Amino acid sequence: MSAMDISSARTFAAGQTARFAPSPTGELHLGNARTALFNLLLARRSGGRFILRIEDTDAERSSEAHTTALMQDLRWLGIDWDAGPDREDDRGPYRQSQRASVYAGFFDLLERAGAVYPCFCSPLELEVSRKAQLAAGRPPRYAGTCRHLSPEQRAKKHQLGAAPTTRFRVPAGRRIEFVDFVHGPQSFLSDDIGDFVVRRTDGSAAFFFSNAVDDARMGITQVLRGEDHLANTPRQLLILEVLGLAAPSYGHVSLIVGADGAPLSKRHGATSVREYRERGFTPEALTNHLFRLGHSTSEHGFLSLEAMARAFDPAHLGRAPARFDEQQLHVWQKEFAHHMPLDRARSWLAAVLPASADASSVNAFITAVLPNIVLPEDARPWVDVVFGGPPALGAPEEQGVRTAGSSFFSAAAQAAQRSGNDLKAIAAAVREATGRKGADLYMPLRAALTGLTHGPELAPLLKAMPPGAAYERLVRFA
RNA sequence: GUCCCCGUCGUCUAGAGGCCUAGGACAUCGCCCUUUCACGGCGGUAACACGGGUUCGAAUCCCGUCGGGGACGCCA
Repeated sequence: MSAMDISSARTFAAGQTARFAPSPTGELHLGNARTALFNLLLARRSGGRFILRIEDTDAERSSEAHTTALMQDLRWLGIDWDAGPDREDDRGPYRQSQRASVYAGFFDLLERAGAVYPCFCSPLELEVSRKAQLAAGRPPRYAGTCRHLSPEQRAKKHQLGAAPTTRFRVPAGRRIEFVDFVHGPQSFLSDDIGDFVVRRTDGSAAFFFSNAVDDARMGITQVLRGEDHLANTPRQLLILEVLGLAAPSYGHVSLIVGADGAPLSKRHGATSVREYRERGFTPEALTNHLFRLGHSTSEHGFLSLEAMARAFDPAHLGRAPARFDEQQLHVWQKEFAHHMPLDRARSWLAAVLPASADASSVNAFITAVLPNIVLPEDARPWVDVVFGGPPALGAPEEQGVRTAGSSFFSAAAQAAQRSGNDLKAIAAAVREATGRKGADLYMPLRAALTGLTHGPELAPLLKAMPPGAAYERLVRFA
């Protein structure tokens, strides 16, 4: 083999293709966001491709608005795709609702192979059958009513106007095995699987079928998805086998649960990416937290998506459900907020920043306040303190100020009149006039200037205030 | 009901029979630093769900119990 052969072979083999395949029936959920992130990282770490496919075969529940929102949320997180609904290539289209012609060919193949049959059972009949089986203590599987219909019987049903679904004929007595790249070797018995629907009465493709066909046709090599799909994987393997399509490598991550171990739901609080965004969490904080949920890494500290891609290891994906702990997310959010570049902080805080203030005092404000806040809301009280009028004092602050006495504040006010909002000059003057130092010196100043006994560093805070603010606030107690 | 997955500090986890008197990170607590808070530094508390095996030796392997979750849809 020549050198050129080797390099071209490597180019061809390099990179796994992963995908995220949401159905646009609601907001981007934290669990799905994590799945999307992991798949992106899976692709990137190997220099491969990441694909977004919209699974909108259920016309009833899917909507264009959700598709748009989904893509926005993904991009907001920094998750972008090499191919997708707005980035088509020859493997597309990337919306299942536009792939009917692709599916038609494979339905033909299934029919010719005798692997499917029309099922005329009504939803009601199926429901009754399921309930009866459950009541009898048996697994609620398709009873096989239409499996052995003769051609004549089928023709008759058709004539009666019944639109059939298409069911996959699950072979008897088979063992279906595969190696899950998260859980290891898996083995299922086909006898435990009932015949399932691959095509609905309206002719649309159902999940097991469309999902498996698309993965194969789009060249997906790794399917990393939620554990809720684990027990369904054998069905997809069966379909792929009849179709003669190569199966991807499957891995199933455990689901994200709430603090109480129950499936994450509304009652646990915010569960969608959008909600966190609206509360002011940054995508960096969210992805860093998600990266470590059900996944372990020896890397500490904040990671960019590029660094995550290098550090991501599917072998370190958890098999046990991971609890979503908002406190941990807060830690990442705080970490990021405290190191945020000024420009970024300006847009992050835009909603709480005063519109009237000039650029330099806004910058001074941000510099002063950023190390003390986690979310934009936390800055709001300080906007009032800095840009509002002289703040009212609470009882303990009032007490501290009174104890310091009026000579303390007349020295302070005079210094402020001379030097402006300069803490150093003010403190020096008071120290000289009263002999106070340390907390005795600074706490009364802090109380008089901010109305509070805690908060961001005083000197920068003072710098952000309008000219004359220090004098105005101090002279009140002189 | 049947099948499947899972159970290590508060949380995320390391752990592939001896390296484990179970490691790390975050949280928490204490001390130091400090004009408050925060940051930072140092130190502490804290876990193998339970019961049986197998083995010289088990968090790791086997069986069972308990607990949680998933699948069994014309949802994905």
